Amino acid sequence: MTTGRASRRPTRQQQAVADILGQSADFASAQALHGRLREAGETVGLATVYRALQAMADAGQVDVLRTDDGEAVYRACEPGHHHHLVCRTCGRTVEVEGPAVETWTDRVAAEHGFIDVTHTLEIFGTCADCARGASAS
Amino acid sequence: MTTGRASRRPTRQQQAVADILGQSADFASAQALHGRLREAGETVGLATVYRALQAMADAGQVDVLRTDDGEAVYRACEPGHHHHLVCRTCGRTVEVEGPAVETWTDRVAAEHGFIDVTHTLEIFGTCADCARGASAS
DNA sequence: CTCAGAATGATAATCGTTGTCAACTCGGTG
DNA sequence: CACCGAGTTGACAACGATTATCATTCTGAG
Repeated sequence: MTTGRASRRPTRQQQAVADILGQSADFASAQALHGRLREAGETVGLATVYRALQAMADAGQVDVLRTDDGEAVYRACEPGHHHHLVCRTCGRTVEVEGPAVETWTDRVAAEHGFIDVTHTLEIFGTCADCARGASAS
Repeated sequence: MTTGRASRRPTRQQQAVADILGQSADFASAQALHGRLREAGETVGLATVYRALQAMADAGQVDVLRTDDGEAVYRACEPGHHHHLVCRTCGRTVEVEGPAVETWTDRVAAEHGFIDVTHTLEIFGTCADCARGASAS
């Protein structure tokens, strides 16, 4: 059978989006990424940025989460399941793993008769630098 | 001393929103709640529903979370910190507690020097009823 | 080189949510 | 009880993020 690759035909624009994502260590919104691409001289339409991000999200190549005000933010992440520890001041992001959490969610879900279980877990806080230098000029 | 009550002046509309929330066992969007109020014969403006929900959310009287497509959904919940196990088919919601998870997130955050930590955790799955009857035409 | 189909991009459309502002209500006062 | 000031309401406009549309362009294969 055909390989599982649901990837679209490779194009310069998709490559550009993937590159910009790879350069950023933190989560960024689709519009922010689009803006950065324009600054970098890349000519990519906003709609294309959205499509590329969706495609990569579907393929599991990027993580997506929603800010409190409902905006979607994206980030290129290590493959595999993990969670994020995000500084709410500077946006710094740390990927964390928690086998215990995975086990716990599965067990709780099973206890209630749920199957085909997934979960989302994000941790927000203030990182050491921001806590210390919050008053920095 | 002035109580911490940031609550607004009590009105019929706010009561109506609180009531409708109390009757629903599952998460519902602001617009869905507004629709239900109209069906119930209550005359409440959509903007007022949003304001009432925000006020209750600020007061910690309701839980808010975002669906995958960014829509905010609300539910009247037990006070205190807890998480949700939601059936992605029928929407049934179970409140769950996980002291172990709380501990884990705090520890992980501390290890990375983060302070003032909060977290969000939601579990999605298919409940027993939906799993069984999923093949229904 | 040429073709078919997929991808792009500018724009319009959609949807949820928030802001605006005149009219209204509440609760207390004289 | 009538009145008052401030907080609320509600209809509608405004807004921002995302998605759909559709003619044009590009990719890879033959």
